[in-house]
Amino acid sequence: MTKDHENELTKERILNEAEILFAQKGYKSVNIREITKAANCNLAAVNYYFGSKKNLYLDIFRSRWMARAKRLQEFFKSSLGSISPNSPAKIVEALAYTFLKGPLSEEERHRHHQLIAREMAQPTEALEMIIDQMIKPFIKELSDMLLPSMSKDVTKEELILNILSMFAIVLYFNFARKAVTSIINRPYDSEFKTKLIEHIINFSLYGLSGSQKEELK
Amino acid sequence: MTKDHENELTKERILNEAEILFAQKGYKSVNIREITKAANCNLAAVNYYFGSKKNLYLDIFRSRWMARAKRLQEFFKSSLGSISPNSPAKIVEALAYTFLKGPLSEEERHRHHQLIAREMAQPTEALEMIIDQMIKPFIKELSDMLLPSMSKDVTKEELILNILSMFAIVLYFNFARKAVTSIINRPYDSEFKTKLIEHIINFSLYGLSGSQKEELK
DNA sequence: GTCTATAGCAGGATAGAC
DNA sequence: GTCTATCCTGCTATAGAC
Repeated sequence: MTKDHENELTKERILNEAEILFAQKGYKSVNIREITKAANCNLAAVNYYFGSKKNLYLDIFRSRWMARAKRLQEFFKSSLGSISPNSPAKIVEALAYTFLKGPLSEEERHRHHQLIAREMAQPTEALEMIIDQMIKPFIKELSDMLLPSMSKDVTKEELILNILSMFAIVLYFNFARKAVTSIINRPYDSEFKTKLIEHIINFSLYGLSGSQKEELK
Repeated sequence: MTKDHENELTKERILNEAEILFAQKGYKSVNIREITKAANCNLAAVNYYFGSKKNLYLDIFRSRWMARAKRLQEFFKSSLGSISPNSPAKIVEALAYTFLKGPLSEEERHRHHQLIAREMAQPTEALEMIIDQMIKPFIKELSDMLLPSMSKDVTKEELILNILSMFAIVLYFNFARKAVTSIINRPYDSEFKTKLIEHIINFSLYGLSGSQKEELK
C-alpha cells in the first residue's frame, strides 16, 4: 500500500539521520528536534515510530549497525576465498582492506566506528548485543583461522589479545580522524587511506621490527 | 589565610569530582548539580570559580590532564635512563610500563584515557591544546629515539604511524575496558594488567609474527 | 565566599485536530 | 500517519541575602 510505503520511508529517514547525528555528537548531545528536522518530518514522528529517543538509539544498532557489521564480515570472508588454511599475512591483509576500503563508503565507515567507539567508552544495552552477536563470533572465527599458523606456545587468550590489538588500530584510525590528521599533518584522502592499509598490515604482522616489505614484493 | 585555603580546597574538589564525572559520562551527560553534590559544595560554586560549565571542562584539561601527561612523560624518560641510543625493545617496554603500570593509579589512568578518547572522537578546544603542547612534542622525541634503529627506508611518516598504532592499543585497552573484560572473559585485575603489558610489548615489537619471547628471556 | 531562590530556556513526550 | 500546541521536567546561570 502507498501508506505503508510512506511510513517506511519516514521511519528509514529518521534512522538514517539519527545515526549520523548520534555518531557525530553522542546520544545526549542530539535532540529530537534536530533529528526530525534533518529527517524532514514532524517532531512527533520519533515518538510515534520508536516510542522514545532511547529506543530509537537502540534500533539504530539493532538494524543499521548490525547489518553493516554483517556486510563487513561477508566481504572479509569472500575476499579470503575458500582455500582453508590461510596465511596470517593473507588474513591481515583482507582484514585491513575490508575495514579501510571494503564495502562501506567513507562516511559509513566513519559513522560505524564512531558509534562503536562511543559504546565501548560508555556502554549501553547496545554493546552487550554487539559483543555477543557479532564481535565474539567473529573473533572466534579469526582465532580458528590464525591458530594453525601460530607458534605452539601461544595461548588462546594471547591470540585474542592480538586480534583485539589489530581492531584497536583500525578503530583508532577511524574514530580519531581529526587527531590523526592534525598529528600527521595530512588530509584523510584516498592516498592516505592506501598508506594506512599498508601500514596496518605491516604493523600487525611485524610490529616495529618492521617492514618485511621487500619480501612481500 | 584560612579563607584562601578553603577556597582552594573547594575549587580543587570541584576539579577532582568533575573530572571523574566527565570521564565516566561525557560533557553533556553531566550536570552542575551532580558535580557540586559530589564536591560537597554549593550549586553556585561552579559558576563562581569557573564562570561556566564549559570553562570548568577546559580547566580540567589545562590543569589536571596536562599535569598528568607531564608526569607520564617524566616517568617514561627516567625509566629509560640516560644512555642515549636505546633499543626499540627498551623503548617499547618503557612505554608499555609507563602507560599501564606507571605513576598513575588505576582510576587515574582510566580517567585519563577516557577523557582523551572522548576528545579524539569529538574534539573540542581542549584537543588542539593537548595535541600541540603534549602529543606532538612527545611523538617527536620518540621518533628521534627510534629513528636510528629503524631500517633506512622507513619514512618519518611511517614512523609516526607506528607510534600512533602503539598508542592506539594502549588507549583501547584503557578506554574500552568493559568491552575487553567481556570479550576476554576475565577481570581487569593486576594479573591481567601484567599480561597486557607483556602483550603490548610483544605485539608492538613483532606483531602477529609473534613472540620472540624466548630470545628476550 | 557561600548560600537560596528563581529566571529563563531547552528538550522529551503527548494530546488531540486533521 | 502527520501535524501543532503544549505540558512538564530539568538544566545553566545569576541575583541577592547572609
